[in-house]
Amino acid sequence: MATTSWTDDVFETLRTRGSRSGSARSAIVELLGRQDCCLTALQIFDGLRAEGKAVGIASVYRVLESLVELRVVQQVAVGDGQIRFEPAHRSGEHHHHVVCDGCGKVESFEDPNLEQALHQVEARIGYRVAAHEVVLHGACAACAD
Amino acid sequence: MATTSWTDDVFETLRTRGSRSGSARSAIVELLGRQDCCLTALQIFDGLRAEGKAVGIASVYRVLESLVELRVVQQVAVGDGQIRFEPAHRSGEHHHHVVCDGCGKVESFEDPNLEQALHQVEARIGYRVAAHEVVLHGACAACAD
DNA sequence: ATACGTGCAAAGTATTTGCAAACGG
DNA sequence: CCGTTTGCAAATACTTTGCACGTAT
Repeated sequence: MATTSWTDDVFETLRTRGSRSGSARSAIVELLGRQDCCLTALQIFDGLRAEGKAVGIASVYRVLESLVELRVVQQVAVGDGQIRFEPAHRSGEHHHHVVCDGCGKVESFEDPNLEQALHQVEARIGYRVAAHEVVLHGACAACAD
Repeated sequence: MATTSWTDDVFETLRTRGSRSGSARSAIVELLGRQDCCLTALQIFDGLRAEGKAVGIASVYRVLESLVELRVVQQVAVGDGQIRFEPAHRSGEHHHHVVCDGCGKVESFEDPNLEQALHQVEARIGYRVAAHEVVLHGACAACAD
């Protein structure tokens, strides 16, 4: 299906917008494109270090901020005081998160039925809703006694 | 319906658990009991100051942590990097949050249909789900142009 | 050449921890 | 009295900002 990857989409969007291509941003976009779930800014920073790309932490935050503004990256708050980031795919394709309060693991899930219920809510409250986010908290199979 | 208020419930729970009653915790529980929506730790701190109860910020965090552990207070993350807290009522009574990305306002809403969809999801994923949280992001009536 | 992008370091904000004094039972 | 609770201050964690330099166009 994906004739164009998220990564390519983002580079295209940036080019269209007239942004210059910098090394920090390229590295971050490429790393994010390889992820299937959300990462904290520090995880991204460490991940880049691990592959030898020593970008500054400030650049990580600045790049993420700009990508959020372009709506190609979505912020996720799971309640541990850190903000996480993940690719926002153009299609309605969309997932939510379940957090293990025991080990801190974050996983994702999808549910069309839930999406539908969310859309109904969004239609009736007096907000122009731009995004939504569902977080389940509990114990994963390993942490549940 | 509420023959006992949340505040009383909490004091009762604390007593049962053998906790001593301290001034900081009492003040925090009472303030929370008067709220209808979530507050940050700092908002609670300032609120207490405003009414002349000068508790230490450390106590605010420690008390909130213990109340979360007792499951009488629920944490809410709306994505601005701060953790919010609100009373967790025994009954299934339960609300979710909508955040205005323009002015930062946080409001609450309820939707039985959404709750049902959530329960269905919770039943099918391999987690023992203890809590769930839905956050909508968008522009409120005032901030939407 | 000239902005934009980046990295470093410093500042800012939120939260946690160590410890001694205050206090309830 | 004894141990929990509290407040202060210091420490930590995460994020933002200021500024000078590098670099793509």
